[in-house]
Amino acid sequence: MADKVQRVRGTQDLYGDAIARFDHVVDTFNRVRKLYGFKRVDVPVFEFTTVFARSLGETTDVVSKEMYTFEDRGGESLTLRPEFTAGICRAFISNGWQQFAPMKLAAYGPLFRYERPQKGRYRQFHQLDAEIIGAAEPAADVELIALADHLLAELGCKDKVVLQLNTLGDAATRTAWRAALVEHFSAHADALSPESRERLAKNPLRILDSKSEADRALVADAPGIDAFMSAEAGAFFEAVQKGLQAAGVAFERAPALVRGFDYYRHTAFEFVTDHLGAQGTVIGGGRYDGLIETMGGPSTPAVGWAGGIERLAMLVGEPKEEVDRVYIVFDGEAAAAKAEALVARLRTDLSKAWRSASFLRERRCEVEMLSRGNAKKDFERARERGADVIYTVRADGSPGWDSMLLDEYRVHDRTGSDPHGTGAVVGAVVMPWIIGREVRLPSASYRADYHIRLPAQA
RNA sequence: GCGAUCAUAGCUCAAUCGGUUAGAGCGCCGGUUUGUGGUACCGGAGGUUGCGGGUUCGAUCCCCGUUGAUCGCCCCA
Repeated sequence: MADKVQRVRGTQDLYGDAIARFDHVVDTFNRVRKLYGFKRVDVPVFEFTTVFARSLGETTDVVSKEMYTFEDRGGESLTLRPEFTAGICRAFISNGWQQFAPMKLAAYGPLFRYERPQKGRYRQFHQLDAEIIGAAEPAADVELIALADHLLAELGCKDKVVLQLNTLGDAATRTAWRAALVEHFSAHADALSPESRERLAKNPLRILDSKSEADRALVADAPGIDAFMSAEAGAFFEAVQKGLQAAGVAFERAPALVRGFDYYRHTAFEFVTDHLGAQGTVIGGGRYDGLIETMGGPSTPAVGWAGGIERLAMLVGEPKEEVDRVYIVFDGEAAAAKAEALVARLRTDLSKAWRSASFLRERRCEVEMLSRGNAKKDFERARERGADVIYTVRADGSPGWDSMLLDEYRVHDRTGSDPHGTGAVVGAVVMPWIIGREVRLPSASYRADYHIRLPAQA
């Protein structure tokens, strides 16, 4: 078994379209979080086990059976991070970051949970993470949620997702409500589904969003949180809702929404979708005012959320490619050196053009050379790989690359007068930048604004 | 941790009721034709049918086990 050449269960090898979508999500996150002033933070992939065990709650599933925990050679118990918040809070405490509070932080990277894999669920998965640490006011919750909402809008998947919002009240509210729920469900324990009987002991709030038919009726007349809500907690939640309305963030109240980790207080929210099978939550988070103090730090209020990159990537579909591809095909040894020189020249010219021409910034251009020896095959390959323009370099006998003959093919240009349609020769070019002529940069659209003047050779 | 379905070439899939040498497309390699066409032709390599055991004259096919994948429960992003 040890010599099996195979992936560990629940991990992924990302390539091509899959990684393109992944990157698109991360790039969009980075772009949007800057708009809100969230600074990047990066924390270790593993921590002392206690960092997660104490913060998440000993009885949560993640801690009790899903952590990748191991002993290092020094005998320390370490754990691969199953979430971001605990590690970031630990960093906050370790480095005395309270001097910078309030902090708006953004992170992303791999997380690890030993779970049975299924659609949108992996053992090594990736999250985006946003936290506001050291801000007690409801405006922080609003800003944080607005960031998530904005991200989803930029990713173009807002129509597939709804924001569910709830409050868990402050510590006193939550404790009283929880006690009432335990009392209510205990009285009807025999009518409860087996899963919910489990939950009664471990996490009674969870019974509220049970999918079991048997539990529905009991859940329906379970006590609601509002009866236990303290005046402060009620006002806080009210302010959050008002703020979201003002910010134009649509949401719906979800009284049964309860988050998995013990540290949540007040605001709890999830962006959910029905496009992902059993994994409905795309972004989830809430306020965790007591956590940092519990972990041994200064009393510090905080809110945060995490979003599953894989799940978001599955929602966004194909990111449109803004790539122009130039392929250089050549025939024979004599043309090889010329082709090399042409590739190098095009790449440097393009990188200069990129810096100065702002209208090009949104696009990319790739220049590649094909040299498999069979010009015919190379030509076909270039087309298959999505070439927009193909130059063939002719071996004309002259030694200098600055006098080489090129045939230019524009793969997508159907409007040309060429009788053969696209893919045929559009024009033979003799090092146009030498004589100062304008050369069109390859572009799928061929608008005039993509014409640039390549600098003459020095 | 529990349940269901599945596993055949690099990829996507065939293979009759359990029956002869397990096929096709794509991809890969080589070649032909054309200084180059949105789609040509010829040939080649590539298989322990996931793995192990059983039933049978004979197993890709039936049974058991195992590993993995997918989907669901649980939980979560």
